Amino acid sequence: MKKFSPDVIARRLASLPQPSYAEDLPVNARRQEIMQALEQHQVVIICGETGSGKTTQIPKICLELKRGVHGLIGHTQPRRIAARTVAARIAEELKSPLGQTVGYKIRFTGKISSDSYIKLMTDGILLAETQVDPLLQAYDTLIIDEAHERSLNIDFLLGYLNQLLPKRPDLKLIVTSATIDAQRFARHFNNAPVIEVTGRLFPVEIFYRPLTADDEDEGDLQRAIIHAVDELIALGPGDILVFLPGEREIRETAETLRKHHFGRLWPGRTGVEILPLFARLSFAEQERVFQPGGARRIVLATNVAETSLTVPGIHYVIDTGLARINRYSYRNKVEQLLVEKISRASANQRAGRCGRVANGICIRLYAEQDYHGRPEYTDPEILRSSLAAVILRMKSLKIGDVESFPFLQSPPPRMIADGYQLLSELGAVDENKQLTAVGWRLSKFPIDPKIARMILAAKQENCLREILIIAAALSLQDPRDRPFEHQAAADNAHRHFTDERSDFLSYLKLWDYFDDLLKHKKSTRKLIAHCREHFLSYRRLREWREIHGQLHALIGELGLKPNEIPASYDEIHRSLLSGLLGNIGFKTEKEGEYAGARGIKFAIFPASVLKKAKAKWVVAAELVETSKLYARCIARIDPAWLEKIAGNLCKKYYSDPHWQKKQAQVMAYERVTLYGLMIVPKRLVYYGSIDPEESREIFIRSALVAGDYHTDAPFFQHNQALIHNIEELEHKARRQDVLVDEQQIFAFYNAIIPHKIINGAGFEKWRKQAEQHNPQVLFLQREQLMRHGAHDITEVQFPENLILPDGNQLPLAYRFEPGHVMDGVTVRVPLPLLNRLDARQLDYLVPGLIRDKVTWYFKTLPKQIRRMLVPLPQAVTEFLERRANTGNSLPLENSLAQFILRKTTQIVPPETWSAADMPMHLRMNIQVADDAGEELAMSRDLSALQMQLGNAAQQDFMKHNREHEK
DNA sequence: AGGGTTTTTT
Repeated sequence: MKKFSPDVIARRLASLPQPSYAEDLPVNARRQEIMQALEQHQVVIICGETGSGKTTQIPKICLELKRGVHGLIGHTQPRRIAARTVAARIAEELKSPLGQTVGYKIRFTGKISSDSYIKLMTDGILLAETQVDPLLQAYDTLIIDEAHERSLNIDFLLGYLNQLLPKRPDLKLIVTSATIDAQRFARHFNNAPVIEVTGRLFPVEIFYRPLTADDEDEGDLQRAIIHAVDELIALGPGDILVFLPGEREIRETAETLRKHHFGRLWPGRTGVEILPLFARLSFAEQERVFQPGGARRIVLATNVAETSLTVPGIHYVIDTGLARINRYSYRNKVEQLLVEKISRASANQRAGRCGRVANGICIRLYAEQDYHGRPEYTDPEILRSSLAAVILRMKSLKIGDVESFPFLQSPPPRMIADGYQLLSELGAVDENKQLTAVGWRLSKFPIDPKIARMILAAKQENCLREILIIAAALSLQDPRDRPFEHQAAADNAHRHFTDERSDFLSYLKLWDYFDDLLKHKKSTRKLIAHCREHFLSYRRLREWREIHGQLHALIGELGLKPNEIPASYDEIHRSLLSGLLGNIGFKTEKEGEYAGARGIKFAIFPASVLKKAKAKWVVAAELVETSKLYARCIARIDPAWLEKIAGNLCKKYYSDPHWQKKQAQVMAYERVTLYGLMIVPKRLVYYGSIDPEESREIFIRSALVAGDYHTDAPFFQHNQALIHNIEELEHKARRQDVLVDEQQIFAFYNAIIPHKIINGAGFEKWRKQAEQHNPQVLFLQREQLMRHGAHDITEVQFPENLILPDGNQLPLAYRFEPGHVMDGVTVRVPLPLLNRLDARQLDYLVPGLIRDKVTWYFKTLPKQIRRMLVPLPQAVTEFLERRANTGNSLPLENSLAQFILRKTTQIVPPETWSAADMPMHLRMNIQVADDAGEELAMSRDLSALQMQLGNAAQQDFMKHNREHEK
């Protein structure tokens, strides 16, 4: 921004307006003092109650000091309407058409010329101008009005100006404030002088009428209001303003009052008019408050009437002492809108509302003690807000750290940290808290960064047209009206715009509807009437289009164009999610409850189309805690979208890493969560890239050590055969200490195979190279695998085959696994040969096991016989030797009985030994197989098998013979 | 089965 050139300054000086003053305004009594202070100080604080005339007179005083020549006198107001009306008033007092000497600028509109000296604007506009004019060179004087309201904009501006003033010694600053919190502002600006201006308020008498302490419920409040109204009506005529926390209380009170009989107390009048007043009310309904009729009026208002709107002609105030206050909970990342006790400053402001026309009376529905126990001031907005937007703006203005920024009151570090966290989740700042490319672009948008983020995402998803409409809608109050006398009718009218999947899409339908209305409109009057009939706010619809137009222009500057092909549901909602990831929810078991980010639980707002839909996954435009934590403006989403959109915000957990032979890779199950919500429960993934070290170990253990691997590599066949061979020995010997443990085999491979090998493919590649140098590099040696020699395990002791008397050989299998059906020795016999088996031969098992078997027989003898055989091992040897020498065609038990009789003269009764008591592995297991090698039956009882399968065996045997004959 | 204040922005 360029300063004025010398000739322009000269011209401005020459035509400087000469203000005149209405001397009855209190502020003008202090004119000289103010002028003197302004000449001597860079900053002056002026405080005075409403009615002092400071807002309109101070700019004129500045003109008299020849301010406004080198730059404009910038004068800010918290609200747009105020900026415009104040501009009009000052213009009138200076006898200049609006836009000439005095101009104004608010969002979307303004009226100002190069000849203007005074510029009224909202504080938001001045703040926005810092982006293009960081030194605010356009101004030589600034008036920050209503600073006591302590909005986010005001606090930010005052911090910014604190930094700016040393760089602009020529700039004068006036801060005005209503209440006596002036000292805080003075301290903030290096002990600037404070000039107090008396207000022109009439005295207000305060009565305290606390609710009865034993029963502080809703009904009690209603009763108290009625009593207060009765009390005031009895005092004399005059309108009453009742401050209530919200719309619901207003409605209840309105009903209570309508049912109440005022007539007796107040005869001869036309009655009582009850007027609700809150910001969401339609324009027409609000208008009623400003057009007094004949009846006595009771206005039931929220906080709008405390600062934003001045209800005329109020003589009495009833103050419930309550308000809904917006607070951001950084812990849950949601806004709270809970009913709180108002501060003393707020209570005084409310009381002051009845001292504007005459002496007033204010009844407080709480105790005086309660009043004195309350905090002096309402917490400024900056201590109650999410700081993401503030931080983003500060970063884009490059004005240093948030932590050291000269705020009037600095937000606590955890709130600042939370702001950074949200920005980081939006991708606006990096790990060094510096703005990213995305952050820079977000800062260009005059909307919430979350909403701006959707617009950036919409470019990728090709749905800018739709998202611009939705983003604009989310940046203002819902254009749909729902007056409480006509709720059902309004809902009915709005049903026309619903989409059963998503509340966001209603905005698109409503947009098209209004667009159509505009195209076919006959007159604005008719259009407004049509909107009212259909429960739509014409003003908000227009505002919507204005914001949309602004966003549209902005994306044009960024070189983006809206899509011409309509976007899909998925594209639109994926874009929305980019800004709203923290607002996702998953339906819980509990009726109507959703689990949200970071363990929060929320309910769907009743007006949503998804209220009853039981959608599994949803996203909400906002989460606000009122009577419950409610999600408003909801859509169904597909959780499969989330992972890609959330990127690094997702947390991944792995379980059960395992070898997969077919792919020759280690795989694991992946679980993905976002803010603690499980978005992918169980997914099979390649584990090699996730934990290469563990994967390598699993590969070696499973594929190479355990042999679960498919390869024709000679080393593998060799090593497997070797291990198998030694395992066989263990089965035969019925002991497990022959093969070295797996850890040693693992250690062997681990030492040879390079670190980077983590799967089959990598291994084979390496192996082929390694084997060129040494073909046997991976060969295990027998000695490496055996813990001891196992010399007693010979072919004679544990033969591979059972040789039948006719020369047939039947394979034997050994197993050491007590309890297993095949524990011990198993002979495998083809069905045709089953009848050839002789129990007497099977009794003797194999040489390596017969000693154990005979020992068992001896040990289970009755005591008096057993005693005579001691020492048993010697007796066993003797029996086995004798049998080997003589041969024996008797069954084993008979042979034993004979041996015992001879040796001890004792007769062993036939029932002494029961096969059922014998350890299984001491009886030969017989497995019968059919032609195809499939098992037909298995048992240790030969006679039972032969009984069961004997006939079949016989036939099979005959058939075989016949076939041989052919 | 059930409802929320207010304001502002290149």
